[in-house]
Amino acid sequence: MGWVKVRDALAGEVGSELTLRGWVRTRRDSKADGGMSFIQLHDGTCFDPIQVVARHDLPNYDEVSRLTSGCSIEVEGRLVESQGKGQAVEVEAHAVRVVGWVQDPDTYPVPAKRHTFEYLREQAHLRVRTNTFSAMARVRHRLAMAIHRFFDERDFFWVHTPIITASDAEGAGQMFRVSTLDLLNLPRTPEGEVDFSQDFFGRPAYLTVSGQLEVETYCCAMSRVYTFGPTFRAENSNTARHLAEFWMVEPEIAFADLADNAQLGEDMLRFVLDDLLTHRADDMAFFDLRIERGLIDRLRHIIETPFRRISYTDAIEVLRKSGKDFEYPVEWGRDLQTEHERYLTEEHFRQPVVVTDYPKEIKAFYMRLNDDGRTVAGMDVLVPRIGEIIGGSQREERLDVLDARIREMGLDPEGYWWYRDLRRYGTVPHAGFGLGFERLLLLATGMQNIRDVIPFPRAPKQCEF
RNA sequence: UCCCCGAUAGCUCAAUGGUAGAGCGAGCGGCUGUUAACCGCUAGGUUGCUGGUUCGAGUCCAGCUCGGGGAGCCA
Repeated sequence: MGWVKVRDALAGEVGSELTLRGWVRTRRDSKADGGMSFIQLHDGTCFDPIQVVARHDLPNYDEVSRLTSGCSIEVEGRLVESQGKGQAVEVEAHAVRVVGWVQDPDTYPVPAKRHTFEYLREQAHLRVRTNTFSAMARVRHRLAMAIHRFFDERDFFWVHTPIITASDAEGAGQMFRVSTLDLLNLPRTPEGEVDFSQDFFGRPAYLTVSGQLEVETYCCAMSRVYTFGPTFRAENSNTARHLAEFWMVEPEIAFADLADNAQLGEDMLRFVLDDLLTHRADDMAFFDLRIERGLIDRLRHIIETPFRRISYTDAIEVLRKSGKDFEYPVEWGRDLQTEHERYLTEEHFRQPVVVTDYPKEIKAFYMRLNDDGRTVAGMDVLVPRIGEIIGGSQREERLDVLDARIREMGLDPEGYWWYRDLRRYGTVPHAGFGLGFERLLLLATGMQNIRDVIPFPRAPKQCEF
């Protein structure tokens, strides 16, 4: 007899014999009919546990009556219509085998009771046994698969860009160093500097902060590509929206401009959120009920309403005319602050907003210079509550303009020789963006802290698991 | 990194500078086709760490560690 998943058992044929394996969520006893226990069993395959009815005449009923939250068991039984309320079907057990006991129920870290997310972060190895985190695991998987499906259906190729990079000036933040040198006995050059020629790669190396530069090379041959992998930032950020290790989705499209790019980002968000609501309705109902009331309606609104497009220059005007007393000044040339983004997307437009064409001084060197000479073809997609969820641009495809921009930023064009080669050999207009996957999960689930949407969060002073 | 708040039972929190408590969870019993069950009983504590003030510190002071909220950096 095969092992049936709880998800399939709940939808199974009444009268069928089956074997279930999983973990006890709760056990309740009744003295009716000589005594019986009701076991809520889950195996992670769906939100709802299945009810197992174990009667007193089971040979090991003394064991069954000692089962506690967290015990692992194997159940053989028959799927029957439930006599009680709360579930359509249940399993009448012929046999219950205890696979693993909980050694000390009194100190089991995640009994079936309310826990704070702060506490569960300290029990990251066990928190996935709770409703919220198992739902999160399924939603995270579904969204990741939806992203792959979205791109696959549109002839994008998934490119595995490197995790380790030697580019130390991608302009996207502080980097983690990768080295095999002995920190207690560093080799030195005659000048007293660290001699990286003796390091593993013969030069300084780091964990990637973005796969963009590498994926552009594939874009300029494969036309439509994307990366989806881990990304690392060594900033000392202590917020509910930042991680030191997070996952980023970075599509790159050839023969495309900023408008194509914005449309791609909008289409992708709409596709994956719709897919999620359709295929993980059970988990999303939970998030809607217990995490953020009205979540599903808000996601539907995002799916059904075209995103607003506004230039940075116009956005500045909106902010100036808002009458709001912002903590940070609103002035053309300054980057939008969190309070500005929130006003635009939560109060003024009340929907996702694509802000485009930023002053060149506040954006990266690779963004395409607009004809006005003072703005670049960059874009940020802002969403309520989260802020920036996507950042992207049309890339500068003109070699002379690119070189000038690199020098303006105080960087050395030689360090980008292979990136510049793309502009020397058959250059094309192209564009792309980066989507913070965990920020998408915040949006999709209503969770407040980004450390609760990734299995094992890495943040300053947080690397226990 | 900056500002604010916090750390007491397995968890969530009380406790005027003077005998450390409750709810939940756990264990035992009662009741019940149970399902946020309900009723009774029981166990459970080096009050984050180090030092200081005091006759006396969970409580006041200083430093440190860790956590939370906000901001910056950024996805």
